[in-house]
Amino acid sequence: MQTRSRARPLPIGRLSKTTGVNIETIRYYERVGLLPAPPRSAGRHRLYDEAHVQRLVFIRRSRELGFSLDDIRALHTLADNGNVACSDTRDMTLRHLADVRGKIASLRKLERALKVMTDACQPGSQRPCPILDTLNASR
Amino acid sequence: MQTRSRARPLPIGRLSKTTGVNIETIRYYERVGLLPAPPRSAGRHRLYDEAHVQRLVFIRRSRELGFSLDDIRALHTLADNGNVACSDTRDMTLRHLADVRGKIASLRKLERALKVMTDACQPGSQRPCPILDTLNASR
DNA sequence: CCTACAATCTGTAGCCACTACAGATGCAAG
DNA sequence: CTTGCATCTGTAGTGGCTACAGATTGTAGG
Repeated sequence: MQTRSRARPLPIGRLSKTTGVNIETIRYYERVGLLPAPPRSAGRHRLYDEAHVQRLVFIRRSRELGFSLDDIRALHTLADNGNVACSDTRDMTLRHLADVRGKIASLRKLERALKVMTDACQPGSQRPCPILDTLNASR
Repeated sequence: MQTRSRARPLPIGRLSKTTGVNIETIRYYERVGLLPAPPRSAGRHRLYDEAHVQRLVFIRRSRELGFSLDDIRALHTLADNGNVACSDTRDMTLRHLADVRGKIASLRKLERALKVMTDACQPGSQRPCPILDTLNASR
C-alpha cells in the first residue's frame, strides 16, 4: 500500500498545501477539537502524519457539502465506531439535504422578488423608484 | 392623510410589535447607525414616531430580501437624496440578484451531491457506508 | 558555525447580524 | 404607594473562520 517506507511527518504548511486547508483554519480545527492535536517537534512545531491528512480531507469534503462542524464531529464518531448499518449517516445526510432544499426554496423566492423589482425599474422610466417603493411597502 | 391628530410616540416594545423587529435588534440597528437615535423620555426610554416605523419597515423588508446592512445604508442614502433615475438602486439590486443566483447554483450542486450519497446509501445494503466513503475520497 | 530568512508559534481581536443575558432603573395601573 | 412589567446599559456569545503582532524555530547558503 505504501510506496515509501514511512512517510516523514509534515509541518503545518505542508499539510495546508496537501489538503487545501488554510493554516489558520487547521489550528482552529485543533482548538475546537475537530482535528486531533499532533505530536510536536522539539521546538513545538506541529508534525502531522497520513492519518491527519485523511481526517482533514474528510473535514474539507464535509464542509464543501455544507455540513456544520458539529455534524462533522458526529460523522467522525460514527466513522470511528465502524458504523455498521450506516442509518445514522444516512439520516444526518437526509436532514442536511432537506435543509439545503429549504434554503434553495427561500432563495428562489428572493430571486423572484428581486427580479420583479429590477424589471419594474427600467432606467429613466419612472419615479419614484419602484424598488424603493417596494421596500417601503409593509407587505 | 392622517386620521388622528398627531400619533403619540411609541416606546420600543410597541415599535417592536408594530414592525415585527426584535427589541434587541432595534437597539442594535441604532448602535450601528442604521436607525436614527430617537428622542428619549425623562427616564431615558426611547420614544419613536411614524418616521421611525417607516424606516424600520424599510430595513426589515430589505433584510428579508437578503440585503446586507451596508447595502441598506446605501439604499437609505439613495432614498434620502431623492434618487432621480434610480439607476443606482437598480444596479445594487441586480448585483444582489446575481449573488442570490450564484448561491442557488452552488446549493443545487450540493443538493445533487447529497442526493447521490443518500441514494447510494440504502439501509442495510452496503458496507462500508458509501457516505463516509465519499467524504474520505479526496475528490 | 553563522547568518539570513522563511516557517511556525501563541494569543487576541475582528467579521456579520444578531441574540441573550445581568443588574439597574422607569413607568403606569390599581 | 406598591406591584410588576417595560426598558435601560453593557457585555458576551453564536459559527466558522481570518488577520494580525510579536516571539521563536527551522533550514539553506556561505
